[in-house]
Amino acid sequence: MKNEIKLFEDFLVQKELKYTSRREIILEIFLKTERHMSPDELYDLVKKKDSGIGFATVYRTLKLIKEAGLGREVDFGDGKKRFEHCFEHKHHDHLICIKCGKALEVADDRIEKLQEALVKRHKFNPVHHRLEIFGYCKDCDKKPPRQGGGQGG
Amino acid sequence: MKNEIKLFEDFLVQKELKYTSRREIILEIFLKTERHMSPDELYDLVKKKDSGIGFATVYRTLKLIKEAGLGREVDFGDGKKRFEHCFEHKHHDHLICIKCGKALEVADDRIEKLQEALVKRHKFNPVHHRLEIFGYCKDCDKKPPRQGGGQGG
DNA sequence: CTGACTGCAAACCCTTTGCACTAAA
DNA sequence: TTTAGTGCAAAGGGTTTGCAGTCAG
Repeated sequence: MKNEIKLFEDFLVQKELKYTSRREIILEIFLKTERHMSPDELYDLVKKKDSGIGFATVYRTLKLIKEAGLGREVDFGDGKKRFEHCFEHKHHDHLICIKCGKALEVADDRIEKLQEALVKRHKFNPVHHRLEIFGYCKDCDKKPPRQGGGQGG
Repeated sequence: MKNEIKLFEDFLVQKELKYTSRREIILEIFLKTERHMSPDELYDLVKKKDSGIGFATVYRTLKLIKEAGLGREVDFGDGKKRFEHCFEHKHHDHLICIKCGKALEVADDRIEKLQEALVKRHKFNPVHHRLEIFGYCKDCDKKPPRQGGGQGG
């Protein structure tokens, strides 16, 4: 993790920005938390270490972290931004439980390969992609909510 | 399309709701427009037919359309809701151009199959999923913006 | 008639921004 | 000292909701 922190510092220096203690706290907590966090969740965690930090700083720092390539934005369809760090994580897809909200990270090389072929067929130049599968995780699947037998697809 | 309109009417009747002319106008325009529309785009189109329709009605009707299974929500990461209709459309993925914003619909059975296997391996019970690939479409790829050679991964 | 539908505008939620003060370099 | 960083609160942008009038059944 030291590595990532150094990387962030270099990133800031290069952009003639400053490496402050608040940015460090936010980055550290962001990196060490293995969860897909919304800004307010990160804010709550960060407040425990430095109660003076404001919401705006969390947002602004998250933006910098993203620019530095240490985090990426994910979207779980709940109307908020969510972020995951790229520290010790390669590209992966998500299985998102619509009951408990947890997101499992999964990877499948064969799917990636087929995606590459797919974009090639369409002469599309990909920059990034995301695959998200929504449903019930194995814990929640034991008792899925049933109302009218609703069936999606 | 007549079929879908009938389906919507039945859906409303079954829920003891009313089939109104405004709902009909909104549904018709939604179905006949082959684009991924945000509520405000649909609102603009709908206003041309019935200038008295309000924003709220568009939102509320879109929600009903979704419930009726005639539309689904998609997310192109631009901070707004977007909808596509399910009329004469099977499941598909999206290639979204980050320059011009157009979304190409694509389908690949082998990817779908691998996804099924993937969730099975994780004992995950899928309800729906989405695959979105962001990048440059073949028209925009001729002159992609280059700044610092940014590389996502 | 009854109860759902509607437009309007205000409320909401999350995110961003302007300002005056603070802290890196 | 110089310039960026910061908290606060207000502003923004998109979406939802409460209300009183309207309309379908």
